[in-house]
This record gives sequence, structure tokens and C-alpha cells, in this order.
Amino acid sequence: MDDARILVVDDDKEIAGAIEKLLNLEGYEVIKAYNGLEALDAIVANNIQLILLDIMMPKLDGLSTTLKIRESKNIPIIILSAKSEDSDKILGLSMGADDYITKPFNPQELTARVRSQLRRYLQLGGMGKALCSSQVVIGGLCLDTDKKQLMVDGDLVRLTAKEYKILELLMSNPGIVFSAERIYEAVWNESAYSVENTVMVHIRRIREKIEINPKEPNYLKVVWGIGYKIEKL
Amino acid sequence: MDDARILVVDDDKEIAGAIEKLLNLEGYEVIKAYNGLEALDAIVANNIQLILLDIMMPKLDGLSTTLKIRESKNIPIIILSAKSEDSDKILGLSMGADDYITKPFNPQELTARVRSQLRRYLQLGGMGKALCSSQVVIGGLCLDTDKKQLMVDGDLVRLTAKEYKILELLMSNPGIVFSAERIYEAVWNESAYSVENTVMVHIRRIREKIEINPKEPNYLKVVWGIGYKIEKL
DNA sequence: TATATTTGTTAAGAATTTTTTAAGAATTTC
DNA sequence: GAAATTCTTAAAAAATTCTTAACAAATATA
Repeated sequence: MDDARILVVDDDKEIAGAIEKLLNLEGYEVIKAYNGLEALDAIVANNIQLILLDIMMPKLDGLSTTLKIRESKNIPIIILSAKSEDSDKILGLSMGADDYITKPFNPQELTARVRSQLRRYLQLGGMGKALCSSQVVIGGLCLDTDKKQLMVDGDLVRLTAKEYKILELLMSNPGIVFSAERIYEAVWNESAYSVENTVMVHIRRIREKIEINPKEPNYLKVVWGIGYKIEKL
Repeated sequence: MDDARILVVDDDKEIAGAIEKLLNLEGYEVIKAYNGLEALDAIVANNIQLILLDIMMPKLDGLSTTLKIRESKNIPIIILSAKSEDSDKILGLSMGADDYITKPFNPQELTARVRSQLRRYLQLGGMGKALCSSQVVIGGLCLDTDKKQLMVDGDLVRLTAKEYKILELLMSNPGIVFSAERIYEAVWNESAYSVENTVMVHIRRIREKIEINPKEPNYLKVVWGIGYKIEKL
């Protein structure tokens, strides 16, 4: 839990500084940004574990920044704003924020909420790290998530968009079993009420591309009645 | 994967009912409890994904209940209380709660916070299991709830879907006795009017896989006339 | 527009799991 | 101790889940 790096975003430098001091006392490392655009840059440049985000800011406001961050990252976001109306809270949370604190805030409440969010996030294995390296290697498979390319034993293998997304999901979580529904929801981005065997057919096609013998897969294995997984070697 | 199941704990049945209706409208399944002890029972018996917990309750209050739940489970807990003082918020969060809503609450804020917590929790596949370690260890048994795998004395043992679910139920609640009916209802997700010996046959097969001598089981024991349990070591 | 490529659907059959059945063993109750 | 109940076990029947191939539909590319 210690050593977490927190990004504080507020156009009021006095407030940002005060929060920095408060968090430093708790043992956190703080990076500051004074508007949404700076915040986005800071996230790319640093390994951030939590974001404290003001709503009213020049250039790019807090809500838009939240949306932008959520396109790619899953870091906890606590919105911090003077607007105390409920509608703003709801808006913030539905944009993808994880919590909401109204100014003026009680310093202890702030640190408590920060701790709570970090506890949960770091438990998931700090998914920020996995995103840094763009390659996932499992045995003879090497998936490059920047180039959207797969190498099988050193040879480039062409994947279609759907095949790539399924394989990325599985290879990013080796050993973990995903049901067909979950794969469908993650890859197609819509809920799967009727599970046709669409996912299964894709699995078959991926197997043809990555396995020596698709009938006896070494990598992409089925777990009967539960789902599919990539074998962790 | 069905929709999320939420446990609402409040000694005021009117409030509990109101929250139930609100959450039902959002498509969540709701289970109610009217004090902390009932809540703990409900958590064991059902597959809960989120808990809405009142603080002031008879028998076992919300803060103590939070502590108790956190001993074994990592389900998101949102504390819901009339006390609006900051000190209580901090206390709740430091006990292991994930969020805090003060009564009277705005219905939309409640559902927004519920959504927010569930989003985070369900993301890496937490289905009401212990997310912190994803492993349950009892003696030489080690059940991995992400990989849907069982290790017996270090060796991987294949389980079928039903076998896995039964064993997960029992191992997640070591020492607690489950009747065949309760196992059936929990695993098959339907009420058991006439319990054939289906469950017993599965118990037999699990024993064959985890016990040295299935006829004299060390782990999966019968409690005559009542049910089965996993011995707590 | 024509062509190639990707994606979705269908259906048959193969593999595996789950349920049923029924007989025998263990435990409790009378 | 006998009877009733509850649990164990094995095997066959039924049901489910997965694989596969071929084709149709949608989408992208030339």
C-alpha cells in the first residue's frame, strides 16, 4: 500500500499544494497537474496509481478528463469539486469516476477515501504495470499489443480484429478461465443474452493459427462447462 | 453469468423494501437481511456481489459486521447511515467499507455508487469470491477461483463444472454444514423440491478426486441426517 | 462494381458431464 | 436386535457442451 503515486489535478495551485502536503504526510508520492490536458500527459509519463481530479478547470474539465482517461486506463479516480449538487455526483460516477468528495473537505475523509480506493486497486495486482510493456509472451506465442501483431515461434501470424481481441483478453490473463459469455461481452462490448457458438467458432480459428495440432491444443484450452483459457507455462 | 446479486441490510424493513424496489428497477437481484447476524448468514448462503449496510442495527451493528465480513470476503460494502458526521465516514472506510452514503439519500446517487462499485469488482471476474487471493486453502487442498483449478498436495486435479461449484461452496465456508438441498439450490440455482441423490453422487466423485481413501474421507465429511461439510483444519 | 476477407449461422457428430436407477452399507431409532 | 432411515457406490442412460465443416452474410479492399 505504501509508495503509491497519486496525481492531483486542480487549477488552484494553493489547493493542489495543500493536498500534496496532506498526502505526503501519509507517505504517498504526489504529482501535480493544473488542467485536464496536463493530467493526461502526466498519466502517460508517470506510473500513477490514483487520481484526485477537480471538476472546474480550464482547457479540459474534470468530467471530460475522466472520460478520456477511462478510454484506456482503469486507475481509480476520485472527483473533487465545490459543486455539491447530487446531479454532479451522479454525472461524475457515471463517467467512470470511483468516488466523489465535495469541497471543502475534511482532510481525514480525503485520506480515508484515498486509502480505500488504493486498497481495492492494488489488490487487483496494479494493472497499470501490465500496460507498460506492450508484449505478452506465453511459450512460443508473443503478442504485441501496440502493433496488434502475433508471432508464433518467431513467425508473424495474421489475426483478424476479433481473433486479436479474444487472444489479447486470454493472453493478458494467462491461466484465468473466461466463459464464452464473458469473452463475448468483453470483445463485442454488448451483453450476450443468447450465447450462440460464435465465440467457439472464433476459438477454433485462433487454434488453427496458433496450435500445431488444433485438435489437441497446447495453448488455448477448454475447461468443460466453464470456459476457455490460455495455459500459463 | 446472471445479473449482480445485492444484499441490503437495514433493520427498518420499509427502507430495505424501498431500496429493494429501486435496485430491482435497475435489474439487480436483491436479498434482504434485518441485522448483522442475518447478513452474515445471507452472505454464506448466497452468492452476493455487493452489500448495502446500515450502521445502526440491533444484534450486530454495521461497523462490526463490516469487520466480520472483511475477515473472509472482499465483496464491495457500501455503508448507508443516518449519521452524517465525518468521523463515522472515516471509521466506516477504515473498517474496510468501500463507500459511504448518508441517509436520506438521493436514489440516483445510490444506484450510481452501486454501479461504480460493481463495475470495479466484476471487472477481473470476481463473482462473489474472495478476490484478494483468489485461492482457498484447506490442508492439502488449494482451490483457485480464477483458474477454476484444484491442487491436491501439489498435483493438479481436474474438476467438472458441478464438482467445482460444490467444492467452492464448501471450501469457502469450512466447517459449515450444508444440506443436500442447500447445496442443490446454491449450485443449480433452482429450488430443490425433490432432492434426488444427484448431490450425493457428485459428493462421491469429488471424494474420489480429493481423498486418499474415499470411504474414510478426511476433508469432505458427512454429518448424518444434516448434510456435508469440509473439515476446517 | 467486383473481389477478397472477415464474421456469423447452422447443423451433425464427438466428447464429456450429469442424472437416474437400483442395490448394498452404515447409522439411528424404536 | 429389528426396522427405518440415510448414505454410499456403480453402472447405464440421458443430457449437455464442445468441435468441426461448410455455407451465408456482412464488411472491407481493389
